[in-house]
Amino acid sequence: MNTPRSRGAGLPALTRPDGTPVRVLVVDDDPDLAEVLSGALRYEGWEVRTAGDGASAVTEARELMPDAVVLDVMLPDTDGFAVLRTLHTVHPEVCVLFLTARDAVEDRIAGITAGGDDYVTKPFSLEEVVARLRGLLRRAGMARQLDEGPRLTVGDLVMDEEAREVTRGGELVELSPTEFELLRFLMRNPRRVLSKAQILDRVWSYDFGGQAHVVELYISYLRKKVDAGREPMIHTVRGAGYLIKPVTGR
Amino acid sequence: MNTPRSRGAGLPALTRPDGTPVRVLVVDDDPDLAEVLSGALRYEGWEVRTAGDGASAVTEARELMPDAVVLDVMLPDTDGFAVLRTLHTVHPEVCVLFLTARDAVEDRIAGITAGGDDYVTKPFSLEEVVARLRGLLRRAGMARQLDEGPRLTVGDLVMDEEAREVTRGGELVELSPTEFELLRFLMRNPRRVLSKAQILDRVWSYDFGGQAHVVELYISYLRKKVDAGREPMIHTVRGAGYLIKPVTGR
DNA sequence: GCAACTTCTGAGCAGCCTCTGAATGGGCGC
DNA sequence: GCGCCCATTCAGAGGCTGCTCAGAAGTTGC
Repeated sequence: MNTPRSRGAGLPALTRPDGTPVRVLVVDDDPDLAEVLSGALRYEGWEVRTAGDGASAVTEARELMPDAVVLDVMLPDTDGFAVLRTLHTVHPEVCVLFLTARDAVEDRIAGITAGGDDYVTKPFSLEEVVARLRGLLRRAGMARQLDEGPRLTVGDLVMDEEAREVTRGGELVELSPTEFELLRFLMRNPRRVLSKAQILDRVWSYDFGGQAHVVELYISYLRKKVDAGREPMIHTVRGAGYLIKPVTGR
Repeated sequence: MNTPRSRGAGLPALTRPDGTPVRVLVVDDDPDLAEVLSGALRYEGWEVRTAGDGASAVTEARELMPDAVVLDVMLPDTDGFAVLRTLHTVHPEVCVLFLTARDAVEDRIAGITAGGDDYVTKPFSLEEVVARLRGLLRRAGMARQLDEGPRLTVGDLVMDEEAREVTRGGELVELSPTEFELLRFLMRNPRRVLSKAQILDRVWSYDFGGQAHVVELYISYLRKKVDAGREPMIHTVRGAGYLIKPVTGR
């Protein structure tokens, strides 16, 4: 057991082809945000370092040789695109996930992402960042995970993350974006109670100021679509949270 | 027998990978609370130090290199989040359990717990703090305990802490939150008499002003659900307290 | 610029959980 | 065997949690 930190979630960790943990560099000038992000990525079992500006990002990248970089477009010294160019000359294999404000230059981003990279607009949810990063790494051939791929299965409930498609017992279940992310989080942690606070932290954007009440509401939406008329898979644990498990499961 | 203090509980201690005791730093400006907490953690067989403010917390952490930190969000000099960031830069592997007032939760805790970290709202029970801390350490790869994981077993009674599920002889036993915590405390100390005062101190919140009578009441609830119609596992020791043991036991 | 959808707030309701008080039962010392 | 005290159980009040509905505001796509 030489992994620095075993994975919290139920699924096996996504690791590099040689079995060592995925290495990620987080570049953002907001230390709080960088902290939260690196926490979430470490929780995935990945090795994480952070940088607060473009210059130290390049330095760190040279040393760490990361598999992926989470890169804020707006940096105090340069912009993310310049950093990207430098990174690619140093280490052409690296994947990049851009963080950008919603109304920022979408077209330039679009041009960049043609090369296999991806982006997420602020404010984002951690679930989204992690999922995108997993997608990038998987596509980059980093898919030495023990589970079979971009498909999540709990009982007869199946989620295809890439196609954003969910079926239960073969029947298509149509979900809104938030419903989808909530279900993904539940399905990535089957048979484990998740508190409303945990769900809120993970599925809702980090700047969401609302109450845990929304979680109850969305659980109720999910139940109507996922459990509708069937044996329920989503269970309430009073005073603790929610969990999902296969119907046959015990 | 070179452990600094022999363990109170019946289970083998959760130790570090090299066999030395887990090291925990407790940071709270209320000395009484810090004392109670560190007592409970020492009872687990862990090495504990305390700090009363952010500055000394950082100093202590540098010296002790703790595996986990129990950290009050409200500190006299800074808030816990600033301390967290400093801690993580000094010692990225450290787990943090936040202590926070109930109504302060929503605003700023959000996001922080996204990683491996967790929090507990005041007023809490010691059993809850210890359980959360054990969960954190286990997930952080500190799981060099002799028992197999997040499953507690006494005879045919099995408790899955992650799923918050209890079965007896394979049959599901549904418990309320307090019942669950009481049973967990009993099961973590099998074949050992626990006094009502001990139980009260451990399972109920530290600000509970009520009488020991509630313990009797909840034992009676538990018996109805756990022992119902079966050979009893929960026993009364008149004048001393209660204990749980396997039916075949002895 | 309109329509459909999505997200979130607030309020009401139902059921559960917790604790108090009191009555009953049972063990142990004397 | 008697009485006392400890333990058990019942019944019920009150508070709290979680679920649902309805509607407002914002967003997206056409």
